[in-house]
Amino acid sequence: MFINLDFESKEPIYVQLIHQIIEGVAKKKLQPGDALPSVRSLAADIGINLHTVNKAYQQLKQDGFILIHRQKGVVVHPDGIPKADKVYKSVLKEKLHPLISESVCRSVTEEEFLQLCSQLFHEFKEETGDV
Amino acid sequence: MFINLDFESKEPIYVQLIHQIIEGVAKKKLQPGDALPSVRSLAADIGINLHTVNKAYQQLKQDGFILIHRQKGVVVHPDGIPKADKVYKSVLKEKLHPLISESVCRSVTEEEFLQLCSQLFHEFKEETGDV
Amino acid sequence: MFINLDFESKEPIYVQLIHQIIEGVAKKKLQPGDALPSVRSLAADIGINLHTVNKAYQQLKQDGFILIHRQKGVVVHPDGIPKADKVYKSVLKEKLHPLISESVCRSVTEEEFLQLCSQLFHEFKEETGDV
Amino acid sequence: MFINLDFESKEPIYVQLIHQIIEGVAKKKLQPGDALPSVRSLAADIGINLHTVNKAYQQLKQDGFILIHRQKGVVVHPDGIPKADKVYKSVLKEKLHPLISESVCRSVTEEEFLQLCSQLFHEFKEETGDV
DNA sequence: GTGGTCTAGACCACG
DNA sequence: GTGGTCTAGACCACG
Repeated sequence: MFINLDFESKEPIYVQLIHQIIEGVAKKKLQPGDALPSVRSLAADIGINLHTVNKAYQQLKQDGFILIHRQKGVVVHPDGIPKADKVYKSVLKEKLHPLISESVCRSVTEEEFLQLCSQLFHEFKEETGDV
Repeated sequence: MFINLDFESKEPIYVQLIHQIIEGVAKKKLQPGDALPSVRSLAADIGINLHTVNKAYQQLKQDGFILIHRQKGVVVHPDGIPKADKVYKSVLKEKLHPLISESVCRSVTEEEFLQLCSQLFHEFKEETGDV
Repeated sequence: MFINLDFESKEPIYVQLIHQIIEGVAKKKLQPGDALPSVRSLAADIGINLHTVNKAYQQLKQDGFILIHRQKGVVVHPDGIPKADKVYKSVLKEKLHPLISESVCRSVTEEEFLQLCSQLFHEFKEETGDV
Repeated sequence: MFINLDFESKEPIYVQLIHQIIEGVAKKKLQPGDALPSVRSLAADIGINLHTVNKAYQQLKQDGFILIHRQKGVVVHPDGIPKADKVYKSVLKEKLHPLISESVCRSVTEEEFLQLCSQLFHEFKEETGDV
C-alpha cells in the first residue's frame, strides 16, 4: 500500500488512514471493486494497532467508500462513491469556513485562495490522467 | 461579545473560541487595537472555565492575532494580523488537501468547489462592506 | 529520573522542570531518542500535578527538545536538538544583558565573568566525558 | 530619563525598570550621588503605576544601588555600588546555569558563548569611554 | 481586577 | 495506559 503516516502529527492515526485511502480513491489508485487489505494485514503492514485500522474502515464504510464483506474481505464500493449531497456540502462549508476566515485575516486574496484550490484539483487530475 | 459555542460539537471549545474570534477579525467586528474581554469576564460571560478561555487566548497570541498587554489587557494586534507566509500557506494546503480529495471522490467539480469558496469569501466582504 | 525541584523557589515548577530536562540533555543523561516518562508517571514520581508536567512538556516540544509521539510516547528529539539560530542567539543576548549589566556595576571584571562561564561549560564537558 | 519599557513583555514592568536603571549605572549615565526622579514623577513620566516604580526602587535600595532619603529624594548610592560578594556570584552562577545548559544543547560552543559575553562587556566599555 | 501558576479530579478519544 | 480537554477552586504577583 501507499499509506504514509505521521506519528508525530496531532491528527489521529485513524484519521490519517482515512485521508490516505480517500486520496487513493481520488487518484484512482483504488478503483470501485478493488480489494483493500484486511484489518489484520494492514495493521501489521503499517505497524499500528488493529483497533486503529478497524476504526478507519468502519468510518469509511459509514461514508460509503468501502464495503466490508465477511468473506470477500474489504473492497472499494463497487457502485462508486456516493455523490456529494446537501449534508456533505454543508459539512464541507463548515470545514472551509475557518480556513477562509483566517485567510481573510492574513490578507490572502480570494484569487490566491481559489488558485491554491485549483492547483490541488489539478494535482488529482494529473495523477489520474483526467486532464 | 458575539461568541457562539456549540457544546455538543466534537470541536473542542477552545478551538471554537479561536475560530469565532478570528471570524470576528475577518468580519471586522474586531479591529486592530480593539479590546477583548479579560479571560475571567469572557469565561463568565460564556459560562465556561477561565482556563479554556486562556488556552484560546494563548494560541491566538502565538499566532499573532492578539497581544496580551500589561496595561491595556487583551487587544487585537494593533499592527494588524501577520500576512500569510510560506508556513501558513503550506499548512493551509495541508488542510485543504483532504477536503478536496474527498470532494473529488464525491464528484464535486472544481467549478462547484471554487464557487463554494468564492461564496464564503463574499460573505466576509458583505459583512465588512468591502464589496 | 534525576529531577530535583525546589518548591520554595520563586521559579515556577514547570520552568524548573524544563531546566532540569534541558540540563539532562546537556549532560547527555538524556540522548536523542531516549524515552521520557509519561506526563502522569512523572507527575506521580515528583509529586506534582500532571498539568504542571504537561505545561513543561508542551514548552519543550515547542522548543524542539522533545517529540510527543503517538506510539513511543515522549522522547528526546531523535534528530537532536535544533542548533542555535539567530532568534535563539538574540534571546540569549537579551537574557545575558542584565546579568552583565549588574556585574559591571558590581565591579566584576570581564575576565572573572568569562571565567565563570567557562567553568560552567567545563562542568558539562566533564559530565559528558567530552573533555 | 532613558527608560524604555516593553509592555508586551513577559518580564514584569518593575523588573524592566530595575534593569534599565542598573544599565544606566553600568553605562555611567547615572553616577554615584546622582539624583533619580521621585516615585511620583517617574511614574507620571513613564505612564505607569506608582506601586510599580516604588517596587523597583525598594528592590534597588535593597540591592545597594540607591538611597532613598525622606527629603533629599532618591539618589544613586554615593559610596558606589557594593562589589560582588559570594552571594552575588552564586546567584549569578545560578542564573547563568540554564543559559549555558541550553546553549550546550543547541551546539553553541564555549568560544561563541564567551565571545557573546565579551561583546556585551565591550558595549558597556564603549559607552562609558573606559576602552 | 488581571493574568500566571498550581492543584485535584474527571471524562474522553486514541491506540 | 496515554495525552487532550475541561472544570472548580485557590493563591499570588503585578499594576
